[in-house]
Amino acid sequence: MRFATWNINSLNVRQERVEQWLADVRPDVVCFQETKLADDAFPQLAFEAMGYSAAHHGEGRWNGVAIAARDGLAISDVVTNFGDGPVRDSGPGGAGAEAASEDDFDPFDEARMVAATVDGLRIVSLYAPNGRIVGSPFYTGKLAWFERLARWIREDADVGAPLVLGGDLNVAPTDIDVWDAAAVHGGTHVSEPERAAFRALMDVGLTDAYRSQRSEPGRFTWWDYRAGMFHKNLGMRIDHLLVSPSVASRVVAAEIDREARKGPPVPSDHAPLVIDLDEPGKPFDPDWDGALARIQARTKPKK
DNA sequence: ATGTCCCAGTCTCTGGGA
Repeated sequence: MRFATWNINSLNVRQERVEQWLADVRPDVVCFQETKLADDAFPQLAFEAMGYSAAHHGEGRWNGVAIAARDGLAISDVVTNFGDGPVRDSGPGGAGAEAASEDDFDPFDEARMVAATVDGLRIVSLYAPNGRIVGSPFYTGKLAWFERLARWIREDADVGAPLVLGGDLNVAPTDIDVWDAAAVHGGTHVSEPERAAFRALMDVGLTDAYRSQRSEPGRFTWWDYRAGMFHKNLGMRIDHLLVSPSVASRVVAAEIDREARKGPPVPSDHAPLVIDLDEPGKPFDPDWDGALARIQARTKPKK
């Protein structure tokens, strides 16, 4: 079984690219972030045409998360925003457009979390707040969002059952997950409180699936659009697939599809992260396995 | 290191966010 997470930085702009990638890699379940769509604008029909159903949670201009599952894998029990109620609409007439001011920033008024059960597995798609500047209200809100996530896992999820969290967590867990620890020192994504918030997710029983398979430094999921950062492989590993023990023991491969960060056409600033689970007793599927081989062939380490 | 990209509104440019 194949899982992926991908911050696509606008589904409107990236639709064709997402379709091509899904056709090539054929993940069973994908978590998307930054769809930047309202729910009624989500292209359900386009996903159906690709052989996927989807649960989307969006507010309009910003954020937006989704879970897509291959046909045959039923999606049920959808929960949004940690079950704490609706978020504000950032579209015309919505209040979310003003949420950028420091005074009323509230990460729980934004579409950053959707969970669903897919074929007996609990899946969560997450888009953590950026934080902007260490010590700012946006940073404080980011830490509060992580506390809410950890509490939701403890109280409302079952770590004793199959559970997969995929998302842009906007945290690089250790110094080997950034291109230059000195260059990013003092910024968000690498501060000790943010890293402690990430480790707290390990403390509630989750495993960083990529790191469990791959130990090398310098493998990133995000590179700034500016200044040729991607070309120079100056990035961070901030997108993650976190899994409960019964899933962790079945992970057999993990890869970042760096090729998907290349243009043209204009790519997202994030690359997809993919993991494969062993499935005892299931017939070997050469096409499916070939897709992983293609990802690995085109994902040469750079630096 | 702030060089790009995306979105909505003020709408062929601007400002905010990442």
